[in-house]
Amino acid sequence: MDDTEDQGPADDAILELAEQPLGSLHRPLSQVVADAIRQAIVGGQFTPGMRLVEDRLAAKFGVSRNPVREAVRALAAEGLITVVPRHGAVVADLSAEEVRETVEVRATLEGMNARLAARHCDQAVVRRLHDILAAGLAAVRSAQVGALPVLNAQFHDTLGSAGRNRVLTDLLRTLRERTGHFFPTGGPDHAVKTWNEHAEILNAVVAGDEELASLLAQRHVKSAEATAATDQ
Amino acid sequence: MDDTEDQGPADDAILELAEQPLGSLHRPLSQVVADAIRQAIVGGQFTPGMRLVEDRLAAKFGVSRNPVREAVRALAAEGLITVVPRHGAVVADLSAEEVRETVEVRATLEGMNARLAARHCDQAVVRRLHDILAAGLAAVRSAQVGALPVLNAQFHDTLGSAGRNRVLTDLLRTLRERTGHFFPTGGPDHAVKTWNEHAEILNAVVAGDEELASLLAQRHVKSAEATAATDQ
DNA sequence: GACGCCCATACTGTATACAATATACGCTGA
DNA sequence: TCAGCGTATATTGTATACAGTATGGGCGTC
Repeated sequence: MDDTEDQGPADDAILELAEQPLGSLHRPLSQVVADAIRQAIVGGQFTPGMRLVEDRLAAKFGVSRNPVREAVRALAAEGLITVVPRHGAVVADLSAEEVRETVEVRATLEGMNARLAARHCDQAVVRRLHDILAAGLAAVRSAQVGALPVLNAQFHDTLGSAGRNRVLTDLLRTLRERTGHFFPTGGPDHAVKTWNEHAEILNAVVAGDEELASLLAQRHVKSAEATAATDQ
Repeated sequence: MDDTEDQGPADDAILELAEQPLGSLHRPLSQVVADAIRQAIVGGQFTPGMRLVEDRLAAKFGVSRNPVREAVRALAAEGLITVVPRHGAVVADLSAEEVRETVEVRATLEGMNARLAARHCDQAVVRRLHDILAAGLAAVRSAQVGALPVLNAQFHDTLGSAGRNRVLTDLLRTLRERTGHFFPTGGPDHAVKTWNEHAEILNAVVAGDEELASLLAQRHVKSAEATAATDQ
């Protein structure tokens, strides 16, 4: 009976190790490099328009050009980098119009996702969302602005998973990354607004109110854009 | 006066040649290969689950593995191919659930696009849509099923450009490709339904009725899925 | 001094070579 | 006969080398 499920503690540890396949943790260099570049872009170290020369990146990361090339191409597919044939790659520098279009699509999809989240309302996820929300509101009150970007990302990621549509989740993640580093992190008043909106969205989701959740999520995206635009 | 604009016919021809930059037409091998593989997949020559071995593709296209690798990775980013590290690439073989999720997203975005098209209603584009629609309806009546897939793609592409949101247009194109080859091209009755729906959508767009256009476009996507599902 | 040409340089595109890893087959021993 | 092991083979991952193409600066000419 417990032959398959529950064995001795020692065996358990071994099994646990085996069930987390080590192989899947060994990511190819191209992915490691891609993550590093992605972090550098969203973290603001690589600024829009900056050239990405394969040789230099390869030297910087201590790898050959090939993994770097693959990483650059992958990030280009995500929209974080622009590659011009025979000229090279630069960190994507979107025009105001392109940012607007991206935000427009993102707003629609965030709305859709909130609607799905309200429909498939899951207790465990809701609990996690409440925790993140509480942490966010606490950080806002104590003016711990440093923790806010991480909490914000966590809230949106978790809400994304609540919609139970992986295609949508993936799309939203890349769309968020594409425009994220164009908006400077707003001031404290902006943070208050953001987290109040988060609270309202979560309320609507918990209440199972699809229409309201969708509407609030859409507005949330658009208001963030408007705030950032006026801030600049 | 006519030094810059209108010169003799011979010079005109030269200018015309120069203004269509030849350089931008010279696509890298990786893109050419990617197009070839894409065509093979959507055309049904490469079937879902089929392995894509770099060496063989390289030999088949008469290039080295490098461009093939890039092409495969690019198509993986589009969702047409699945790459498992150290195992290789296969033509994407989506589960019923994944197809459903993709179609769900696509329906929402097609709805959004139709809404935008109704808003930005452009005479020239509307004329082209009418032309394509007429050709489609004619093909349906004369049972020229061979021409329908092309006309269908044209209709959706043109409608996509009518929305004037390139981010959305690009997303929709890849989403269409992702699921397209999973649905067998339906019978004549299905074609009649499809093109009647096209007509209704176009009517709503021309009338500037955003709500109706959006609703009809969403239903169009979902009904196509349902038909294909029952056909199978 | 300004224009155009040519060459040096830098970088990307493509090919080839080698290393690391997965898969399949056959072999041995019970 | 079959399980387990080990090797052979196939394939991907990474590195290096060379070719093709853009870019900028120096030089000569007018």
